[in-house]
Amino acid sequence: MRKITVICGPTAVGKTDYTIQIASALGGEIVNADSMQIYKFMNIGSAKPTKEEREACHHHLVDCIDPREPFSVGKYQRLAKEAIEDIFARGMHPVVSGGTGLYVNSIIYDMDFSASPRDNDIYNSRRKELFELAEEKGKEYVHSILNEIDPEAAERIHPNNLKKVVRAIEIYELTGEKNREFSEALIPTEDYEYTLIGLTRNREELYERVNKRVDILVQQGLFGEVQELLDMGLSINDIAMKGIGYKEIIEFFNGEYEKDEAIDLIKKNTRHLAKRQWTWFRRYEDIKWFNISEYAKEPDCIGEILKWIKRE
RNA sequence: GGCGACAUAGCCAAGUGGUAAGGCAGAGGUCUGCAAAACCUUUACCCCCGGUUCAAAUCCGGGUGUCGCCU
Repeated sequence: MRKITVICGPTAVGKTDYTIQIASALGGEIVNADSMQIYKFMNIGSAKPTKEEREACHHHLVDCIDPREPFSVGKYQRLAKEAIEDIFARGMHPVVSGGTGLYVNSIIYDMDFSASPRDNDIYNSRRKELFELAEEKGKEYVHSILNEIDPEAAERIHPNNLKKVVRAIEIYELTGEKNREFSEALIPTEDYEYTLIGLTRNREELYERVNKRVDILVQQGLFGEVQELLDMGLSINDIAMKGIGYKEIIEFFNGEYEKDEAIDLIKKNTRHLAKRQWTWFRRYEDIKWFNISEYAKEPDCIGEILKWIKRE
């Protein structure tokens, strides 16, 4: 049976380091499941693995998408599955690692994005129209449109969640299908078997690590990196630039607040992110958690994780 | 020492007689084509004591504390 290992956990928990050690011990290669590290040029802010780290163990899907190009979960899923097949083909063990829950879902569950509308002109203009409509007549109004065509989806999606409301309308208008409730039908993929590992730490400790890491990113030149990205023509409107550490600095450049305030905001937003990631990963019933804070030494924890992966 | 102002949640803060807005932080949650996104839920013996009143965070007196000014 083909097996993969999936390692997830909140930001700054130490995934990069642990994953490399685990993958190395298993004769594995790493497939990234982090929505920001996948982009090119965003090296500091996304806390990408260093060159040395990437040499220590082969990483797939890191530093490979131009942030100026549109990207999506659908594309991610295709690329990740290709990478996993490629690793299997060479007789290695795929180790998926990252903090983006939706991306992890796309790997472990049988999620089909192919039926969804693709980017095209009609689609984009309709989307723009719906957002403008919300601007003029309010979010409630757009929600009422959804309520006409797909009452079930309307009931499930909060009117303030414009992005989701628009998406549901699009799906109906372009495919004639209703927006299904997917969460009730998350079926594990049959492409391979997976072992789900959750890495965590005590909350206080994680928050300290977050704060410390943000200071380090700033020292490494995060502000300069953001400036370079802006010089490349990226703006706050690009999704990649809405990443934590990027949007706050852009706002600082725009004079919205002081440098220290921007840094504190980055810390705060990163803590919020970690919290949301916990919430997401806690839902996995088949996840095996390892609390790094409970181990005296790193090798102890890694030993336990390897024992678990190899259990039979 | 005297005079004055203020005292509401972890923080900021509205409320000046009818049973405590809001924001931030914190906590919990949602999630199928932008996900580091987008969104939802939730948190109060109103500094203390006494008084007036059917009713007080709101009015009165006294305490305590903070700040400002004066000597």
